[in-house]
Amino acid sequence: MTEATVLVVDDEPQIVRALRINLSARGYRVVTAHDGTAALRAAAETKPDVVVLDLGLPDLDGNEVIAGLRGWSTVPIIVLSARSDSPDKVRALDAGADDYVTKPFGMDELLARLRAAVRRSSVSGSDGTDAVVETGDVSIDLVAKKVRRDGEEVHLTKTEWGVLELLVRNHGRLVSQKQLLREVWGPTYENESHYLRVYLAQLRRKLEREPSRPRHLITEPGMGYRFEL
Amino acid sequence: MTEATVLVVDDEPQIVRALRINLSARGYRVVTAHDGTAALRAAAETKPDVVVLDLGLPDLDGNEVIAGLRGWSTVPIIVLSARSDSPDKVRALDAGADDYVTKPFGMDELLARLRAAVRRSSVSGSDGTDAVVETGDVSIDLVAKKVRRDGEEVHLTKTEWGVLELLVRNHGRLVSQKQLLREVWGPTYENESHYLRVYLAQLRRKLEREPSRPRHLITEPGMGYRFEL
DNA sequence: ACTGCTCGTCAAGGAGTCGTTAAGGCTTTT
DNA sequence: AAAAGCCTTAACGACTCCTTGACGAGCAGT
Repeated sequence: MTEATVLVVDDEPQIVRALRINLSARGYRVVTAHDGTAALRAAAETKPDVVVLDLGLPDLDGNEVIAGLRGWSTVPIIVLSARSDSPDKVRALDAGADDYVTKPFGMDELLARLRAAVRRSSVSGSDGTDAVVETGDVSIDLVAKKVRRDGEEVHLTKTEWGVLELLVRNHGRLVSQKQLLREVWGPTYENESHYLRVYLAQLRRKLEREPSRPRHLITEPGMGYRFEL
Repeated sequence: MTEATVLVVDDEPQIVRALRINLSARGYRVVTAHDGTAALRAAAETKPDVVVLDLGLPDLDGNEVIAGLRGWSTVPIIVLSARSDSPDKVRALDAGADDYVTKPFGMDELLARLRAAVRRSSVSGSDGTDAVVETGDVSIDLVAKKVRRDGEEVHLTKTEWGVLELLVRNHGRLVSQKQLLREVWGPTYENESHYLRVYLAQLRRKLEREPSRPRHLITEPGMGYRFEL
């Protein structure tokens, strides 16, 4: 991240001025707007990395501005407000705001929250979970809940599928016995590790070429199991 | 997102209880920890979607817990604290926290901030690859529980992994023998320092280029061990 | 140089965990 | 009502890994 752009939306000039000074001193590029419509326009034009938004705007309600932004952008929004009421905070946060700071605020705190917001959004991520997982000889469709081995469809029972699904959704990762038992059988079965042995054996018999020397459904003794592609 | 998991870290039972009740009533899965070390372990095991963390913990400073989590995870962290000082907030947020709520807090507000945090992370969230600790020749994936040396996967046993994990989570810092024994083997093994010699030797044989002249798994005579990057 | 301590290394035994199979009994389907 | 399918449970052999003891090296103090 080179230089983050902050869009400041407030109708009180002295607040805008204070923020502009402090933010540019910290190396942020600062864009300002005095009302809601101008804010939405400015956001579309400048694509800010974070928005600081006062709720008390002359033309639009603050939550409308949030909704207007959220319609097309996931930019972090930090709400400023004179009102510290809980209902107000809840509404703003549920409308899509990321943080809520009550006026009067400490500049240090606002800057820290700003840093936190920018840091978060700069961690980009693509969706890692694919609908269908392939391993060369086995294919698992997580949505249709169908499993094929060498092209032929394999029938799995509910429990078998529960185990396999959890392992495949975490393929490559180790899944602890406790987690498997908790998620598939329920919290009261956390110690019934015997079930896992039975069901892993069944899954291996159905999916592995050599069930006695599994390539996908791997046991990590004492810890859990993992699905390898 | 089907059912979000929340890790609640607080040493005050009534707060943990209140949160557990309110959160599970809203359909969250709730996992709790009453101190920092338990929190770090629980986070590794259950991979929560969001962490609610009290700063006043008995064993570790809250910011250390944040740092310990941020070493390998990008899970949203909401900090709870009795102190409303600005410096405290700034420190926590800069350490990697995502939000800061002052006690006493309104449950509505906390829930709203929680929703905001989960919403955010489910958008930018899991990119499939985990945070990995790298040293040039060794790479350690703390989530998948996988270790590679020069690209080749190395198999570790449960106990070997327990020792390595604790050292890597505190990389750069000295970990005392007692702490290692307590966390990996249990409180009654605090004086069985022999185990450490055996297991450190095994780990070095598996991970170090020259096991007799280790570069990562360093012995601090009379005190403990340290993992150097 | 000798003694006492801590650390590193190796190997063997034994405890605990895992894989496998099959049968009983419950639920659901036909 | 019968049949099929599935979960649970038990038993046993096989295997992995934890534990344990013995021995040598390095180091500090006497």
